[in-house]
Amino acid sequence: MQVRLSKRINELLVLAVLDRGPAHGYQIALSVEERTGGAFSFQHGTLYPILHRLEAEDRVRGEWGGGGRRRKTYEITDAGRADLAAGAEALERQFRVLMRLLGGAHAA
Amino acid sequence: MQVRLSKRINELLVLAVLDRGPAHGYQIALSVEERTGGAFSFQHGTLYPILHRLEAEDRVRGEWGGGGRRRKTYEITDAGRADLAAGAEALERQFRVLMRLLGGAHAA
DNA sequence: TTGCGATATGAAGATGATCTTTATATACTG
DNA sequence: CAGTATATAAAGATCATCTTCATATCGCAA
Repeated sequence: MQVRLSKRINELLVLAVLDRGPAHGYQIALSVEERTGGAFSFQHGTLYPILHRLEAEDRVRGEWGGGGRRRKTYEITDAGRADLAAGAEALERQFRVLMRLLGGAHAA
Repeated sequence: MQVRLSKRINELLVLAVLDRGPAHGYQIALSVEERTGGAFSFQHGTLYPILHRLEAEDRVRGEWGGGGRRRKTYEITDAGRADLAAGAEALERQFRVLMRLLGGAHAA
């Protein structure tokens, strides 16, 4: 399936949350779970590597926040926003194709 | 993401093809690629294990076909059809939730 | 004031799905 | 008869995700 769909979806979920405003990892995980009614969620062993990958590729920018507690706040970059827009559109197209095949089964 | 989305999608693609009529592995692969315009495809190292799993779980039934050429023809079972219907619906729901979050980014 | 649960991040190891490669064998075409 | 397409499958490699372990702060309750 060429692009590893789940990986791509996970990246887009993170970018979409950050598109509404900066957040740190733990908040992102809670936000995704909340806003999808539990349909999507992250284990922390999944989330942090994604965040690091996005940061290494300049799709998000991370900064260690002040305050006693060790926390890193992430912000989406312009490149990240572009990727989110393109990715969401591509994903929607791909899913329409998929649902046509799956749904077509009982329609035809 | 609890259920391994790609795995689930791959299974449903196979079941959807077989819901239109019996076919053997190679045909299924070609059919999926054709009917999705290349958006989804199977390497044979991916497809055959899926077929074996579906067969082991009685969601498809396989039969070694006559004729010189060694080929196995698969047919969807009632359980497979039920799984396809339920799976397609669940997947569509999940994707609506996903697209609301992703698309909502530029709508809100 | 001590212990517990929630917040917060990350590395290491295990699991498992997918991909690549290799192996086998037949059918068809030139 | 050689080469290519059809056809299946096992074995090994790769990689994403999950689980577990490790660390550390904060707030609350006993």
